[in-house]
Amino acid sequence: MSPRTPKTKTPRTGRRPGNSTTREDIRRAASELFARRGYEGTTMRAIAAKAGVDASLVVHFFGNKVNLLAESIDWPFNPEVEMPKLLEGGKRDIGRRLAELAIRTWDDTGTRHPVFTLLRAGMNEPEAAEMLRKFMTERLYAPLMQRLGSDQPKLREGLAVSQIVGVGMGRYVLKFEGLAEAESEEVIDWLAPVLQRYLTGKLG
Amino acid sequence: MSPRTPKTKTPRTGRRPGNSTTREDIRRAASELFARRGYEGTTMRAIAAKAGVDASLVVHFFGNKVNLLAESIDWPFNPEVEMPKLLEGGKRDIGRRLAELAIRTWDDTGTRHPVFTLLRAGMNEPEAAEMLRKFMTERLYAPLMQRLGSDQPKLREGLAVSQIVGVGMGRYVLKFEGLAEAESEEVIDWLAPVLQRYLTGKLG
DNA sequence: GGCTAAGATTGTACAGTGTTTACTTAACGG
DNA sequence: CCGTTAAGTAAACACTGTACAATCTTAGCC
Repeated sequence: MSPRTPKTKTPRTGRRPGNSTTREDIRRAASELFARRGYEGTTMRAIAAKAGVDASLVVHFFGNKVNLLAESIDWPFNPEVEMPKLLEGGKRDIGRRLAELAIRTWDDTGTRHPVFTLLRAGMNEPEAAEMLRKFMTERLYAPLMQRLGSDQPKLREGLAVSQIVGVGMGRYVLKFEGLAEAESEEVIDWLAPVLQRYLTGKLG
Repeated sequence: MSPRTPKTKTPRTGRRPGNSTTREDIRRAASELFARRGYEGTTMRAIAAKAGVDASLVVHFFGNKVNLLAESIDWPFNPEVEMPKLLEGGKRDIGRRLAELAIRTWDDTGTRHPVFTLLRAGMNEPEAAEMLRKFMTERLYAPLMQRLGSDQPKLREGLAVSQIVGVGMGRYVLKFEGLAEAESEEVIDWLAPVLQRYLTGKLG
């Protein structure tokens, strides 16, 4: 019975035997916490604790917090699957179908949370804003706009996305009474013609 | 020559002689810093330093950081002056004049910054979101909607403000290419009919 | 005048935060 | 078997917002 066992299994420090899945464990822990508590509300130490490791290890693997966010976001829908569906019914009702997709995305917490996490973070960390912008423009709207073939596609895209982001903010962050309490269908009815105009309509 | 002068002027601690303008000094320092560096980017200690006082004094006067924000925001325009002007030309062009006011507000850093500060803070601090909502709905849009006399005023108001907030985000936070690089006039031309529809138009 | 309550001001300390550095241990390629 | 690299921890750093106590001034009252 030595005072401290001189050579025992699982020493508190140093590398662990066997293949390590730790990096992925951390990513998953971060993904959950970011979605549930937001960017500022999630601490590195909380992520580390949830993954059962030391906080420094998180830095060791991911460099810093924004980067971890970047690597741990899982997008709430697959653009390659969702966007073609928008165009199935032709251009005429594209506004309505986009409005439906947008409101459905905002109204479901499972899909709302990750997007809001990025939106929140993006207000303070330009990298996060850049990530969101890239995902939205390159993966979501670029193919859509290309198929629509309207003039000034970038401006039209920007206007449409702005309206969608704005509604999310108004309904769930600022909580404007009329918007927060309205039925989804009603909001969709109002958004549809506006988005249609932005995407395919003429000015004036 | 005593080791420390036993009773000298301006002792390091305790109340200062004369009337104190410190509270206002702190408020002004906070106002500037919040506008320039945003909510998270501004520390209590920085505010205290700029006002030339100890950090605890800030707490003593304002309780906590969000409260200081609340008391130090100076709104970039006077609603009682600005809103009546919107209605001078009658309902027919209200959309365009609102679009002009909105874009003018976003494009000028002096007026953009304070609003953005609240928007930023509001994403994490519900009190800040509440403040912004209250100012916008009660002081800005309620009188406007009342004069317009449309049905569903709250919903219409929410939709209009959403679009305006969304454009601000798209142009200055997310920086969508088409929106960030477009001329003000062009954006106004697109927004005008949409806002007009939200405020006075019929559904469908 | 003196006394006392309230207000103004600082210093110190606490429990956090993200991140850095130093150290230990295991795996891998020669 | 040796050197390098990767995985892992512990401790510390430079911050943050805020609570608390001590000190000093002013104002009001007797």
